[in-house]
Amino acid sequence: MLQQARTIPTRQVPPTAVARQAFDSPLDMMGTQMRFGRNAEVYGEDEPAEYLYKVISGAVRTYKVLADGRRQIGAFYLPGDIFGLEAGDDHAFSAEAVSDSQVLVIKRSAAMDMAARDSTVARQLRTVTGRELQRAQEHVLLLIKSAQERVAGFLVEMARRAPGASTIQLAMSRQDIADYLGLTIETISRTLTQFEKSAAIALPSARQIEIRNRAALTRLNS
Amino acid sequence: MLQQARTIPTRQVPPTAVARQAFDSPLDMMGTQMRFGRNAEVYGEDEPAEYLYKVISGAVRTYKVLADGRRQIGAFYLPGDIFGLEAGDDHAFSAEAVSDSQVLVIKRSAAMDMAARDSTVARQLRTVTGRELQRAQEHVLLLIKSAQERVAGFLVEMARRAPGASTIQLAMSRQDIADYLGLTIETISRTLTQFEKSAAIALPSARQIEIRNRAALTRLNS
DNA sequence: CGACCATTTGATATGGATCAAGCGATGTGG
DNA sequence: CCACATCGCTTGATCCATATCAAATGGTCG
Repeated sequence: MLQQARTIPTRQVPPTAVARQAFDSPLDMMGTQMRFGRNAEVYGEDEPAEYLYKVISGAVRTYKVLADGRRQIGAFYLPGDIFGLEAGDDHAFSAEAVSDSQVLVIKRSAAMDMAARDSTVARQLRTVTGRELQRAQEHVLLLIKSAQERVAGFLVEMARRAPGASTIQLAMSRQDIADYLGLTIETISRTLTQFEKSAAIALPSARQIEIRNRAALTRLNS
Repeated sequence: MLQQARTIPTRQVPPTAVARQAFDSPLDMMGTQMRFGRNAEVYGEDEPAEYLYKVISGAVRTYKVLADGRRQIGAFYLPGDIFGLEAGDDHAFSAEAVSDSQVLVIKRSAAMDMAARDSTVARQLRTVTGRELQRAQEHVLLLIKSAQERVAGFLVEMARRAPGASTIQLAMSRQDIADYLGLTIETISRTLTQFEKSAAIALPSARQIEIRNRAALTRLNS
């Protein structure tokens, strides 16, 4: 499952129509918008964490590849999410665009400077790290569960994070989901068809999932 | 009485000095020392996170119990470790003493106030949260691996965190380890005997594990 | 239309769970 | 000081959920 050759990210001067709703913090004013093609690398593991990133459109995954080639996805970031803020000086994971994405790139040092002066920004950065921690802890809880529970949990999480619509638009492949949940694509696929047969979801197409019985999914997600 | 078994005269220090070495931060001056008996609750999930805690002696586990009774241990905290610092206002996990433990209890609001005035303390608190995040991320990576790899990873982690000695003194039971690694006690036990047979470790007693071939364990921990 | 890739579906294998029993250390009451 | 209960751990036999191997199907783009 080799990644396709990395495309060179094209730096763009802030274009005309920017997703205005994404600019909701003083931090955002310091960012430069960049475009990353599908599977393009945003940063690599062990690179110095010089920037933070905010997804404007598209989706980004962070991941690690273990010695034997297994890939573990740490998280998916959707529009509005901030990522790349690390505990140490270097990135612990690599980051790639799941699909074509617009990303706001903010210099870390500048963000830190601003945080030192503006306690609102400082609080925001703490909140981001805190959410990241919560996310990782919930991920741990997911990974000890059965395949059904993991997939149900994933769907519920995606439904919660996606804009209101009852049909989830998945940016990521079955392989991405499998690598996030510690399962195989076959198990993901089988579990989804099973949910479909039990009428908990509908699958108009592979990347569209309609939640028909959220209670059933939440119950599974014990 | 646990530690009484092994006596290394040159390394022995009076109890007062042992306690003192844990007081290495301005934060510690604000703490009150408390004793928790084996299995005593330090705090419960969903309680307001009014305090932070620092282990002086003994060991503490944080955990969640899922709806169906499964217990997931989030982390073990050993002497010197700080825990109970949460992202939100409430504790996400419960905390219990694994064995009789001395714990320094520090008022959260006081710690925050001090952080606002002393940037060293602020940095220290950020570092603690950051380490917590790293730990959770590593925990995720552990949970997708095979039983052998998880157990090996656990042993290597414990060896790293424990004071120099080549023999690890485990404060926790097989059930604790199982609930940390998402395995059963039987699998923990079988895997340890397997490691013993392959001469990677020695098991003088159930709670003492001597690492005989760290390279072999690290290799497993791919 | 044809090639390619992602996804689904089917058949079989296997690692770890479960069920069950034995064992050794520790503590307790007689 | 011994007999016995208890508890944590180990070991054995069997089962089952998910992985693995394999092939068919479907969707997308030249």
